Amino acid sequence: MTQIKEASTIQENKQAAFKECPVTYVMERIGGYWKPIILFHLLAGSKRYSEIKKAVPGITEKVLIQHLKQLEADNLVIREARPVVPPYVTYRLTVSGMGLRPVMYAMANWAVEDSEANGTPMYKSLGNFPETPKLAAV
Amino acid sequence: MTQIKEASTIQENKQAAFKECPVTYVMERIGGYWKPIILFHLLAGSKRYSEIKKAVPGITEKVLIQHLKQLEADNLVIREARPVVPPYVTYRLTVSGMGLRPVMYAMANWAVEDSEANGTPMYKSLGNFPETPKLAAV
DNA sequence: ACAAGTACTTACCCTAAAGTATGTATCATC
DNA sequence: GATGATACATACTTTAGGGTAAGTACTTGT
Repeated sequence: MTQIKEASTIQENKQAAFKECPVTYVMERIGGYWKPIILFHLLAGSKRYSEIKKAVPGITEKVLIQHLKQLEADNLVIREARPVVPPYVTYRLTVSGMGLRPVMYAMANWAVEDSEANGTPMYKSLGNFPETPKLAAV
Repeated sequence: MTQIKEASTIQENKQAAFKECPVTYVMERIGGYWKPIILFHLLAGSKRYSEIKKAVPGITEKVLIQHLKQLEADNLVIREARPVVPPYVTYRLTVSGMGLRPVMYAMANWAVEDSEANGTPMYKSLGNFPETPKLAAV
């Protein structure tokens, strides 16, 4: 176990929260701005690096690979590289990553409803939502 | 919400993504580490400031009120203050905030399953998942 | 010969977010 | 009259994340 200094009560508390709050668990793995967006675009299936880059406008290459590597290290995506030139690298979700589909779907769903409720509907439907979502009982 | 400079093309792209990707929409409102955790703890119903502070260990007071104010400004929580001494302030979810319940639930669900799949089960069940409080019309 | 495409890498900078610490108003009680 | 509780506020510092720009390796196309 990691040793913790007496003075750092916050880190201790964070540890406790991590063990008790499932949402904290999630945030530790897909927290931040970009990761959910990247994962969302991978729901449709494996994509080349360049495809992801196009699908996620606004992200810089540095930040993109940075997160892709992190997601790979966290066992959420799998990187597959064909030893060809020019490089052909694809990324796809692991089983664990696939498990996030309901999360993404719930998010997308809320975005539609909430933007409508705000009087500024931005997304007509979820017709273009990647593939069949398994609806978990809520 | 956010002010945008002309010259930055990435910001333009971010705008485009905002209009096309529902997950981006969500991230703009509850992105970051703390907000989902705070919202999760408010699912159970209205809580006093001090209660939230206890429920979300690891967060500093500064960051907590900062996010609470932001969430209030984004119409996700409602602040109610009784003019008494000592102060009695409660926070509760708006209808919009309540709409995030499926998102939270999906997250919590994934945390349980994923931690089990990892061989390090951290949360036995979702028995303690915040029940639906009386739905207040807002 | 040289540009173009692919999937990165590296170096440097800058800002926004978060952490630390202390202060404030009001009243109750000890 | 000092202390504690509550719900913040404010100043200051640090850190992590993100942005800009340029480079790399290797081959195909012109």
